[in-house]
Amino acid sequence: MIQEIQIYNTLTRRKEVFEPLVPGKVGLYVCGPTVYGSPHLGHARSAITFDLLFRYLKQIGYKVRYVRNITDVGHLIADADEGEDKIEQQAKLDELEPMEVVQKYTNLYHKAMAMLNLQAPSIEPRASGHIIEQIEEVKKILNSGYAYESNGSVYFDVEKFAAENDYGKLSGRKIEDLISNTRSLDGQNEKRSGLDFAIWKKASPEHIMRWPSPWSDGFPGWHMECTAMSCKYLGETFDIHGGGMDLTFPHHEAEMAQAQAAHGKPAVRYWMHNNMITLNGQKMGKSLGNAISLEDFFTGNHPLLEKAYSPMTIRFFMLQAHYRSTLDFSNEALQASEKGLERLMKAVAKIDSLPVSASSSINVAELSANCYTAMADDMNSPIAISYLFDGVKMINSIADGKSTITSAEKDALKSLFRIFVSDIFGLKADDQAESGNSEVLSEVVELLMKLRMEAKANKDWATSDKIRNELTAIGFDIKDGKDGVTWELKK
RNA sequence: GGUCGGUUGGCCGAGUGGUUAGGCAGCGGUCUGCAAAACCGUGUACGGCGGUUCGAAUCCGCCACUGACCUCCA
Repeated sequence: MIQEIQIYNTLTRRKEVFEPLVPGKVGLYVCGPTVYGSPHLGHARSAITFDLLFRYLKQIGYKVRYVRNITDVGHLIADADEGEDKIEQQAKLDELEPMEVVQKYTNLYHKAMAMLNLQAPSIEPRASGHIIEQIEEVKKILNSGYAYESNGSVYFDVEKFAAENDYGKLSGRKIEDLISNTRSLDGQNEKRSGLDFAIWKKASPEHIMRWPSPWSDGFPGWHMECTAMSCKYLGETFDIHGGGMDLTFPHHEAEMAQAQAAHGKPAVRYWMHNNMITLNGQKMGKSLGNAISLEDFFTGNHPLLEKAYSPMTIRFFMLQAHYRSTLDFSNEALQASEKGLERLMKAVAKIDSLPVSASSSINVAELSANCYTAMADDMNSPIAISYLFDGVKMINSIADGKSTITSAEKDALKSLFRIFVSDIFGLKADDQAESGNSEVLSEVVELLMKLRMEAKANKDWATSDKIRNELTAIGFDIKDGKDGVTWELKK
């Protein structure tokens, strides 16, 4: 059942055949959000990319443990060692307890991810819930000699580590370049080098979120949480680590170094990074102030949005681009995806009612093989989708009586679309316009339809068109088909 | 400044040596009282200059433009 797949490994900068540490099982760790703001399109890109991976790996037969963390402490603003904690800063702005901020934005994140039809990770650990584990990792790194204590804080000794290990390999950086780059802005005397990063930070008196440790009352450094939690739930060595490309340096580079220093061996076998969402060619990011929240997309309530876009439209939009390409947001592109998705889903809904024949003029096995091959090539979802649209043409052609399909082939086609559209791509029919009084509404519309049919029967086009036009203006879609009139309420 | 990417038809977006990616829009058609919707059909694009090759969007060189990272960011 398990087929050979290739994934692009950032560490080696090429596609590699994926071979799990333990046959049939995959350990997957992905950097989740820092919960200090509303989830935006960028969060969705990362989450959808690795949801796709999660679903796909399971589909081809792997048992997957998917760990995605929530960063709720230790993530600092501005300078990694002098700045204020993001959570605490937002807490002051919102006049909330830090944990209220964490809860508020965690809830928003979960809600948005659920709307995007993401499957929940197997484990979703919080950094604040793993302080002890992080302290233990800090101890190990101190023991191995790659860290030093300074005024209650503990710093990772990058230059010492780099002298004996590969530092900068993941992000393609040379230690000499990094040194020459950081020397100029060296103003901290706690650190031996501007390159060093905190793995435990002593809390200043006004700092609220603090925990006791052998070195000081304080909090763990940002990079520490992923090392500690991935190790706890996936082991010292695990298969895949994912995240946004912007985390490659310094976050993932630091993680690599920490794990190596603490455990004496690399933790991650395959590094996967999704590319960024851009807006007018520029990265969309909270710190850049150009991020559009997912809620804005769902409601259409944003100056840059011409209309609301459903979660499935967003999802499909992203799946139509390869995860390692930048994807430029625009209303035009989104609306194109919206229509394409509609066509796809309508075809899917038609499969059941297709007439069967004694012979097939289409080849479902070939279509299926093409879809699987596309996905096996570093999750090339856009290619797989293009094949699905070949399938859409087949379905429509059969429905039109221009092609034929056997009963067995029809079952295969149905199964193929279920697997790819629902199970792997996670696409589902958008929830119908939720009208609480739909029953009464529908009776009223049916009445109008009846009146219109009578007018049509009398060739009273003026009346029939008036009813249609008025209903259209309200937002109804009236379609005169061969077998009668159908209508739906457009959102 | 350093490192690594990108530049594909009206828009989005795959594709790495020779055959139609795909979606949306446009155009033509079927259907319709007329429309709409739906469906069918339809486009030969690959930043510039040079080179390699029988043949390049695809390989090499130079140039231009643009992006990401180098500070927090999915």
